[in-house]
Amino acid sequence: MSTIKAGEDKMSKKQLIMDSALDLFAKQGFEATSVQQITDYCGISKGAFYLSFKSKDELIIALIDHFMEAFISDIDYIVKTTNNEELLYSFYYTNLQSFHKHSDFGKIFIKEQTHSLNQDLLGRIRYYNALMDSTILLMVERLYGEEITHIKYDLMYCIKSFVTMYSELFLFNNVVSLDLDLDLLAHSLVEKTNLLAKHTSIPFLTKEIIQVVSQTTDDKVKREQLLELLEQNIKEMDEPIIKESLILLKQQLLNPNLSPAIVAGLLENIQKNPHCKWVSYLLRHYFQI
Amino acid sequence: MSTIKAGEDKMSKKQLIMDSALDLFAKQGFEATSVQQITDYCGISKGAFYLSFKSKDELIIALIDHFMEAFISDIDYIVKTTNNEELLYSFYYTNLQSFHKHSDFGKIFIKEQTHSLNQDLLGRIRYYNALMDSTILLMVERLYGEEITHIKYDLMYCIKSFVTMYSELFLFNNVVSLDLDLDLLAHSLVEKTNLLAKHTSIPFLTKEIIQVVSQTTDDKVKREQLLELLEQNIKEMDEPIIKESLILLKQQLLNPNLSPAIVAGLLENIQKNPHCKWVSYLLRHYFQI
DNA sequence: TATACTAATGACTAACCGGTCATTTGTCAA
DNA sequence: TTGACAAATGACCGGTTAGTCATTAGTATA
Repeated sequence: MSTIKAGEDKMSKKQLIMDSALDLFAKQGFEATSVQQITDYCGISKGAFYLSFKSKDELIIALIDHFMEAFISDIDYIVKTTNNEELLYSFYYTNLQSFHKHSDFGKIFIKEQTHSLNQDLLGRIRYYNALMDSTILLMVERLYGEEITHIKYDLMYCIKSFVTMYSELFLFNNVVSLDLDLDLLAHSLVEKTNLLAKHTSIPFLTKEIIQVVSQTTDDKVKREQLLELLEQNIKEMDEPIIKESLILLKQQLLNPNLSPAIVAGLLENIQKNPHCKWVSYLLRHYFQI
Repeated sequence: MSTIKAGEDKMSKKQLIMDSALDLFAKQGFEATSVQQITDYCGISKGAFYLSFKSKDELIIALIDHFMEAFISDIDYIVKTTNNEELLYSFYYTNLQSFHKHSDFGKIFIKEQTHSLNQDLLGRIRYYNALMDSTILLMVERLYGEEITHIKYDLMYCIKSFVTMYSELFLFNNVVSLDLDLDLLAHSLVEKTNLLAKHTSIPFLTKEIIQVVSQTTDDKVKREQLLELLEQNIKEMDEPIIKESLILLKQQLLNPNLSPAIVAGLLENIQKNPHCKWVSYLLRHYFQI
């Protein structure tokens, strides 16, 4: 089957380009890295690059999507499934671990956050940030309940600050040389967060301010988009159990008749597969779980 | 005096360029702004630009120096002169106020922090960051004394995080539209900081990590450089009292025979003048006050 | 007015950029 | 071996950049 093989080749070439670009963007920044540099780096021609990506912008958006989808669905899954005693620690540890493991991407994401001029890309970054915000907010509400309602936005922002700033610490200063103890760091951030949650009395951030910042990109996941994504995942999936789970979830989307427990179980099944994390996250949101 | 007038003209032209560049860099970023754009913006020719600055890089370094010198000497003065009850509030309020007032510069500084490739510029930014770190550390030690020694680096980093993240909030999202209450924000950050200082028990940051990060740019201010800077300030100063204070301080540098109280008073005199803040800061450090 | 000198100009250079496309190379089935 | 088709190439295009420099404009003195 030449078409499939061609498809595979193209896929791996796309991956090759993305890997090289990740390296170079992290070192030099997106704008400072030329397409020529990328193609030299992975030993292909400039023309070949444009067979895989329509533009340089499409490449970085693909990178952002690739990592943020995995990142956010992981964190969201943790927030929604971990018991309260371990939740905060798991949240911090996973976050720090992700940034540490994918430090090249972390550098790119943080850099483009403040620097990018590309409106498409900026919108995408804001979108993922907003998703992360709402996940953290959900966690805060679960952890501390009603009595911290008046300071929940400040708490959310402090949590975000902690993750961002301590990540920057080891992203932009090769603290990698010192072996850093992420377990200890997570514990110390848990302590700080609990302190702030229990004793803070002066709120600053209001719903209004957060709304201005988050821009409320009202993005109800459209059923059609979800179906399309499911279809694609089904096509590319080899493992039979996960494939069947995906098919059943697709049917549930078209004609809801499965019990909540079954749907939850099917989502559990697919969550484990790296290629299904994102669709799992979107389905959780669609089914309001 | 044609030479002096020429000098003045050049100065004001330099200032004109810096003002225009500040605007454009904040909006578009340093690399995305061309020299042509800057010169068009302030109605001069491209050649004229290179009469004032040797390169585009020299321009942004001049901007960073200009603002960071004022910024750091202000904060350092506050930390060294304010009584403990008001200190933390003053620190936060002044910091936030500075970022708010000079939001254009704030944007540039934060952007270049993570993005810049220019090694000179990056070194300069790290240098000012290290100065700020040591000032915050001094404040922490003054405020909370010996008993927080084990967590002082974490506390310093949290304070820095608070300032940075809450400043970014109103720098990059035009929260200016909502009238933001910096007094309230400062109070809320004071509360958070005190909470962390009094109850944190798990340290993460160690002296070693901070040293790696700060790169310990061992920058004993050289007496000759200080004399040169003093000389320059004396030449440009009009106000007689400040001018005399500068002259006396210069003599003290060459031949120390004034009492500490007199030196302190002279430093008070010059601190008030915007053009002497930096030399005042450097002298305080040189005299170990 | 003539002279001398500095300030200011903008056309120009050399380099680099993202993106295109006519051409070549490689790989199949017939 | 041939023919057909897709994959890959890199010279090339139009555009932008930082920085230069021969030339001109402006001004103060003699």
